[in-house]
Amino acid sequence: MAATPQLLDTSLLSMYTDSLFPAPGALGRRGDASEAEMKGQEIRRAFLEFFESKGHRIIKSSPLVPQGDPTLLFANSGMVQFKNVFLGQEDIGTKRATTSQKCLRVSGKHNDFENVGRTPRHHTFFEMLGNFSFGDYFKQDAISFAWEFVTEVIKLPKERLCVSVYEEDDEAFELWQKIAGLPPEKVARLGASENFWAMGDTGPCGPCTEIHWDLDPTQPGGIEEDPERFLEIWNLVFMQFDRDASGEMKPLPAPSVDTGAGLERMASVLQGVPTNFDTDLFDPIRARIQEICGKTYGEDPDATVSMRVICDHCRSTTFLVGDAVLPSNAGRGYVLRRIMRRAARHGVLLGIKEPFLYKLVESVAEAMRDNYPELDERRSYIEKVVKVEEERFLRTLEKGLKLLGDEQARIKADGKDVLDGAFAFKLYDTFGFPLDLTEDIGRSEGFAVDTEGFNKALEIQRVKSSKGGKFDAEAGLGDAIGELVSQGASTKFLGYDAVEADAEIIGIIKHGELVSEAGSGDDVEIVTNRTPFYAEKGGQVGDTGTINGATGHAIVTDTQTAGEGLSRHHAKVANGYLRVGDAVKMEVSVERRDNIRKNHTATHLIHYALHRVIGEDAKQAGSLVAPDRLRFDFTHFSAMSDEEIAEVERIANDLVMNCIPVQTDLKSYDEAVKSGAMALFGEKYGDEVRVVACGPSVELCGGTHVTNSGQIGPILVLGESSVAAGVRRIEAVTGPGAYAKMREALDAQHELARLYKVSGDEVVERVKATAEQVRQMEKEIARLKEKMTESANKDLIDAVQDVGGVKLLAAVAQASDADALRAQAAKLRDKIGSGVVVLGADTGGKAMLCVLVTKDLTDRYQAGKIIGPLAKIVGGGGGGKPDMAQAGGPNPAKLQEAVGAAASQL
RNA sequence: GGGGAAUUAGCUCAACUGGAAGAGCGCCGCCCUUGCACGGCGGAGGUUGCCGGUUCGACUCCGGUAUUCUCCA
Repeated sequence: MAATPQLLDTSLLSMYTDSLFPAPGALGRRGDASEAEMKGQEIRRAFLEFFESKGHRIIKSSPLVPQGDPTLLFANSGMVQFKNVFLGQEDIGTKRATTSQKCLRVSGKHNDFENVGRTPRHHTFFEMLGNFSFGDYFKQDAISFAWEFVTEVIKLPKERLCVSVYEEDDEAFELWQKIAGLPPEKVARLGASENFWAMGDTGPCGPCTEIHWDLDPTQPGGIEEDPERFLEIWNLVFMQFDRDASGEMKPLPAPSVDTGAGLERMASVLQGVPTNFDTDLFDPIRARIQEICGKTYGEDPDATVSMRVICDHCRSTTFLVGDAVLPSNAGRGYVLRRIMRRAARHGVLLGIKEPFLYKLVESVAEAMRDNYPELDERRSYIEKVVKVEEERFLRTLEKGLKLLGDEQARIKADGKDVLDGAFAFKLYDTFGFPLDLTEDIGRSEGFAVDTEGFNKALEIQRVKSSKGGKFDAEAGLGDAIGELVSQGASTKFLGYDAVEADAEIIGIIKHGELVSEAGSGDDVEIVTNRTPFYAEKGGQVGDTGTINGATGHAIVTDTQTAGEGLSRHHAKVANGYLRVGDAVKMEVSVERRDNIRKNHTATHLIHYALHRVIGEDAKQAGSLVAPDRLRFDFTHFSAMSDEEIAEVERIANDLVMNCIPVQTDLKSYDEAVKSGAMALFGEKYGDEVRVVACGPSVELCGGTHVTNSGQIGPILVLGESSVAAGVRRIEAVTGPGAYAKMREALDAQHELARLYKVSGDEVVERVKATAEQVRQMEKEIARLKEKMTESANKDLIDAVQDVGGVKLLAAVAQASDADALRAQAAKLRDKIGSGVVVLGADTGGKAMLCVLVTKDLTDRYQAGKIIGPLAKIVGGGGGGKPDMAQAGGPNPAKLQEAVGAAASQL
C-alpha cells in the first residue's frame, strides 16, 4: 500500500555518497546537549501514547503473514490488518486505532531488495507507525494530529519541515497553511504518482499528504525543485472515494484516514545520523556483526554495505521465522530463503567462513525486546531454523564450487577465458550458485563470465515460468462472492450444536455467476443465511450432506468458506430445482461428521503428546482433518525415533481411555492465552476465540469436536515422515478406521502363524530364522553351481582349437542366465591364458551368446565385432567392449551353428 | 503453479557413447603394535528410490511417481 513513506530512490546514493560513508569518528549522533536524542523505543512509545491520548486504541502489530488474504505475501504497511475494517466488512469496536506494525517489503517499484544496504534507507523489514480513522475524523484532525506530534512531541524544528499534497486537493493545501502556519511555498502540490493512493484499480482511493524533512536547509528551493534533498517521514492517506470499474469516483459516505511513518527513518532524523542503519535500533546488531567478522563498521565502504545488508536481513529473517515462515522453495518461504542467502553471501564477503546468521537472532531479539518479547521466547527455535538453513546453503555452495572447478578446467583446456553464460545460468538455476560469486571467482582465477548469455537464459526461464500459470477457474467465483458480500450477505454457522437446520437460500452461483435458480443436474455453489455445514478451515475438511427444498433437492459434496463470514456449499442438484429465497432443510452426513470430530479431537491430543515427548519447539505447521484420517505437520529437525512415536501414541490413547469431557468456551484472546491455551503463532485471532479443552490439551480452535475423548476410540499412528526441510508429518487414524487397521494387522499375523505353524507371538522369530535359512541355501546353491561349472569346463577345455595361431574355444554350454554364462566363460578364458572364448547357451528358450577376448589380443580381435554375425544367426543382436561382449536371440536351435561360425570370424 | 537437477553400501561419492556395480571413510574378524587420523590381511554390507516401457542386455535411454535440492512466478 502506498500509505507509507516511499523508500528513497537509488539515485540518492550518488548525491549523498559522502554521508553514506562518513569517517569512523564522524558517526556520532547529533550532539545537541540541549535536547536529549530519542531512542527508537521512545519514539515508538511516544507515538502510540500520543494517539491514545487522542482517543485511539493501541492495537498490536499483526503477524508478518496476513491471514486470509492470498493476494498479499506479507504485511507491507500498517493498514493491512485493517483492510476489511476500511471496507466496512469487519467491526473491531473502535473508530480510531494506532499501531506500530512490523512490515516486510521485498519487491515493488521503489524497493528491489537487491538495493538494501546500498542506500541509506532501503529495508526489507521495518516498522511502520500509523494512526487510523475508520469513518471518524478526516483531513483536518489527521493533519493537526500529525503536526502536533512532529513539532511538539518529538520536537522537530519547524523550519526544516515541509509538506506535499495532491495537486487537486485544495482542501489539504488550505489546511496545512491554517493549522501549521506553513507558507504556501512550503506546501508542494504533487501529481498522482506521488500523492494519490488506491488499494487497487477499483475500490477505495484518495489523495495523500506527506511530511518531509529537509536534509540540507542551506540549499535553496523546495521539493519541486530539489526532490532528492527531502526525506519523506510521514504519509497521510485520505480515503475519500470509491472508484468503480468505469473509473468514476464516487465520494465515500464515511471517509477514512490511514497514515504511515517509518520508525527507522524517523529515528535517523531525530538522532541526526546519515542512514537508518546508524540508529540505535540497530546498535546490538551492528555490534555483534563487527564482533563476528572483526571489521569496523564505517571503515571500508564495501564491508559497510555488507554489514548493512546483514543488519537488515537478519531482522527480516528473525521476524519471519518467528511468524512461522520456514525457508523453502516456493512462496513466502522462498522469499525468506533468498533474504537469508543474500545475508550469508555478504557474510562471506566479510570473510566469515561459517554459519553466523543464527548468532544474530539473539541481537535482534535484544534490539526489539521492548516491543516484541515473543522473540525471546522463540529464540532457540528461530536459531535452530536459521542455522539449519545456513548449513544447507554452505553445502549448496560447495557443490557449485566443484562444478565450477570442473568447468574451469575444461575451458582452460580449450584455451578460452570466458565462461559460457548458459553454464553460469545452469549453475545458478539448478544448483543455486549465485552469479556474483561466479564472477568473483572468475576475477581471481582469470576468466570472464558471459553475463549477457546468462541474462538471456534467465529471460527464457522467466517467460517459461510465467506462462505456466494456471488458468484461474475460480476467477468468476470471486466476483460473484464479492457481489453477495456487498449485498450484506452472511452465513451463520450452527454446526457446533446441530447437524441439521432450516435455512434460506440467499445465493446460487453457477459457472462463476450469480443465478436465481439451479435445475436438475446443475453443479452449483449454494449460499444460505445459516448452515450446520462446517466449511473447510483450520485443516478440517468441509462437510457433505443434502439440501432439501419444497421443489427439489441437492447433494452437497463440499463446503468452503467464501470470504468474510460466508459459506458456500458445492452441490449438485439431484432432482427438481432450487431457487434463491427458497426455505430449505439442510442435513449434514452424520457418520462422516462424527468421524471428522474424532479425528479433530485426536489431532489435539497428538499435538499435546508431541509437546510432551519432543518439546515445545514442535510447532504446528499444518494439519488435515478428514473423515478417514488425520495428518499433523510440525517443525522438528530430525526423524522421530520409533520409541518417541510409540510414546506419543501411548499418551494420546491414555487421554482417550480416561474418557475426558471436551469443553468449549468462548473467551477473549488475552484471557485464553493467559489460561495457557496453545495458540498458533503467526496466526491472527479475533477478539473472541473458541477454546477447546480436553484434559491437559487446551487449544484455540474453531473446529468441531467430540464431547468426550472416549468417543474417539483407538488412535493409531500410521507413520512419521518428512514433508519439507525441518517439517515432519504424523499420520494417524482413529475410531472405526483404526479398529479396522488393527484387525487387518492381527488377521495377517494369524495367517502367518498358521502358515508357519507357530503361535502368534513366535511369528517374528520364525520369519527371521527362515530368512537366514534362505540366505544360507542361496549361498550353498551358488557354491554348487560353481562346482558344476568347473566340472563342465573340464570337458569344454578339450574343445580348444588353434585358428591361425590363436586359441579359440567355441562351444555350447549349460547356463541358467547371462550372468552364469559370462562367469563360466571368464573361468575358461583364465584357463587358456591367451585366446578367444565363445560360449552359447539356451536360457529358458532364449539363445544367449558370450564372447571374451584376452587383453593381449584385443588389438587384433574385438569381442564386440566377433559377436555381431553370430548373434544374427540366432535371430538377435548384441555387442559389448573389446574384451567382452554379450548377445541374445530368440532361436536357441541355431546355437550350435552360431558357435561353429566363430572360427570364421577370426 | 511452471522449469532444471539429484536419488547407487551405514556415510561421502565414482562407474565414459547401454555391455562383469566400485573407491574412501565407517563396521566385524585376525595379525602387527604400548602414544598422535597407527599399519597389514581378510570379511560382511546393494531389489542402483518406486512402477512401467524400449533393448539380446538398463545404474545408464524413455514415460510415470515419490522425496530432496534449485531457479522463476
